[in-house]
Amino acid sequence: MARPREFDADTALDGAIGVFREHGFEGASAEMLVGAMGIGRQSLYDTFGDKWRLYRLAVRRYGMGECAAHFEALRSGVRAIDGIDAMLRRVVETAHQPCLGVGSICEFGVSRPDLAEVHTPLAKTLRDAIAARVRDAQRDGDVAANLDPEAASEFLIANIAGIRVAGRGGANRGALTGLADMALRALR
Amino acid sequence: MARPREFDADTALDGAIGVFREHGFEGASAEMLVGAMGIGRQSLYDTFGDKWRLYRLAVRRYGMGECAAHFEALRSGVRAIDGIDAMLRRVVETAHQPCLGVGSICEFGVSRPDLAEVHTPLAKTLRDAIAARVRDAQRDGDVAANLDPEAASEFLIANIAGIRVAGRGGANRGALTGLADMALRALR
DNA sequence: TCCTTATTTGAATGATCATTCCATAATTGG
DNA sequence: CCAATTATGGAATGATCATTCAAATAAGGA
Repeated sequence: MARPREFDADTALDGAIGVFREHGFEGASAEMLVGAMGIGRQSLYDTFGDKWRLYRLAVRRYGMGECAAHFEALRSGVRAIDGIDAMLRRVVETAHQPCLGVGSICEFGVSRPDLAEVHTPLAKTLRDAIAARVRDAQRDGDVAANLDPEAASEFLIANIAGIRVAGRGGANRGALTGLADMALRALR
Repeated sequence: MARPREFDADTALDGAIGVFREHGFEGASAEMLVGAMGIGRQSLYDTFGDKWRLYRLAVRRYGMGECAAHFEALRSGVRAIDGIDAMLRRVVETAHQPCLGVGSICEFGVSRPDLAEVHTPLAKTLRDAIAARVRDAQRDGDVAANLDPEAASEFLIANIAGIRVAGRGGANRGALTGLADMALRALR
């Protein structure tokens, strides 16, 4: 029939993610995006619409990837507490890179409904998954039984954000490890 | 000799702070700034130089105000732990407003030396003040003696950032209070 | 070969950007 | 009143912005 698509849309999206997490939405220019995505300018607009739509798609893809990584870490340990620990350790190890989730929350808050539509379901699935693992850890006796698993989950997510802000602010690995240690300590 | 200045530079700066904390540096236009600062465009450039210099001045003033508020809260309680508690409660109560400190870290990280020059001393004085109060609380027996006060201080600052990111993301008062409770719990 | 679609690039569009020039008015002290 | 300084706002500057148009090339299947 016709010429097939050459580039992979998700690969191009990964390039956009790299630009947006470093410079935010307002700080990213179409030129930067085209350069990092490895496609022509017109292909960008044909495939992804405008810059704002591209941003939302980037945030969604980034968020799904982050959630998948969190889930895998949560499942990794034999005991649930080890999975929670592994999740925080992974955050520490990647905290030198800016987080697009935290960045988009800081840049826009909940002021854009079509962006909140991207955030909300991701946040909910992550919160539920962590809460479930906290419950497992409570059954194992590794987390205090009197803790509300939902509150503990929100606390862990807030600490993930805190670790990432600290990393973005230049904190070294040791300091970030200390933050993860303290967060786990609150669960005991 | 000549006509005295009519507007107060710090008052005008407060207007700029309001714009920058809501929209960030890149998202703030000169028009928005002029409107919020209540001065003419030319006065803005005469008094504060360019937009980037104005931003750094705004971050510095905001940071000094926040530090002062933290210090006052820290001193407020009879026992040191009550001061730490009060500090976190104040953060919870103000977390519906975006934080310019967190915002500027997320937007620029440590990539701009002249912005880092603003952040670094503020972060250090805050960290030292909180660490000192943690030591007091350890003497009172309200904080575990085996904790490193510096690490505990960094943990509290990271949790302040986490609470503010959560608030920016739409979390309600109850959820934010839960975060503060959990953070304090880690000190026991 | 022809048709269709994909892709790229140059050029143009119109908006908005930060910033400066300039003319004017206002307010002080001498 | 004069001189000096501050403030304001319109107009212009030149850059950059996101986005679109248009033309050219490329790559498949029929």
